Amino acid sequence: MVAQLSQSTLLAWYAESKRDLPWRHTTDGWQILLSEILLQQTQVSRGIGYWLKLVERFPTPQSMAEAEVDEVLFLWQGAGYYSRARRLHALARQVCLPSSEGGYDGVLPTTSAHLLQLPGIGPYTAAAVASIAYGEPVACVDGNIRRVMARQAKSANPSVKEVEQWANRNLFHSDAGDWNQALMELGATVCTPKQPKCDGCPIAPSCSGQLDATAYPEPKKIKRKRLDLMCELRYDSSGLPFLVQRGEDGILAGLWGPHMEEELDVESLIFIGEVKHVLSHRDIFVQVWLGICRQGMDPSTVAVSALDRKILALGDRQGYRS
DNA sequence: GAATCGTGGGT
DNA sequence: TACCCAAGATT
Repeated sequence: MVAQLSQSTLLAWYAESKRDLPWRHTTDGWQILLSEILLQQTQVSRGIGYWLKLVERFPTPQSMAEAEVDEVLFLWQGAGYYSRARRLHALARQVCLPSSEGGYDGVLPTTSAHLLQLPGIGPYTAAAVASIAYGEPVACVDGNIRRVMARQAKSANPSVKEVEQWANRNLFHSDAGDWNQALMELGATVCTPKQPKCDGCPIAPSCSGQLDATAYPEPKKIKRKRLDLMCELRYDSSGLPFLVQRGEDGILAGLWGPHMEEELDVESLIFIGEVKHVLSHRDIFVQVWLGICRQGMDPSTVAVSALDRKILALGDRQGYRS
């Protein structure tokens, strides 16, 4: 028989051991929301630099609402999952509408129920922001907490509902923000997917799964599909590449890059190599064909994806440019 | 429930 | 053409 999860032990551990992250120095709801959007499926270590840039340029919802979405994408380039940036911009614009038009007069709503209605805000982010920034006693569920729960309860494949029930049952109501962060911090630094540090875990006494912790939760295997594309990399006489902006749907939406599609007429083009790029569920192979154009543009002035950076680097590296 | 949507670091 | 993973949202 295992003990009941000790809230005080975990909270004390968190107070002592939490990482010094920049967004932990603010109580501003908008800035905390920025961090939570950035951290969706993104490791903390990679989110920090983006957060610092975003907060400096967009310290308030108004500052982002007044900007173009392209500028948000520009600061977001390299962070991935670019729909986050476009929805964040839409969120800022909606928040800044007058309340008579369904907005919030420029002030972020403070309840999870209202936050949930905004673009790009799902169950996790609504609960995280509401609890951390506004103290609402609501449990959030992320991958860390799911893993902690799976091990505590020795459950191989807990459903979202089961994790939510566990999180709500164990919620520390009088400081839900710290409680939620403590669980996530534990999952990120102690109850890790591989080589968990059970010896130093503050809630090991209530854990049913520590003898074979890595068996919980059961890893889900992803099979990536292969996608073959052709790209025409055209340079003008001054060495600038021709770039187009992708549409609102599909891969790398809203970002700029050389024209690319599955089939291309390569008449008068020269094959210079293949670029591989891996997305979460797709292996992309791009044949790159060289050509000329009348007027290119400077890639450093627009949002360019990592895939397109590889393609542009291939052109540069092979000395075809300029 | 399952598929879609990025990226780079760790192993 | 290595594989796993990360403070998820949307359809």
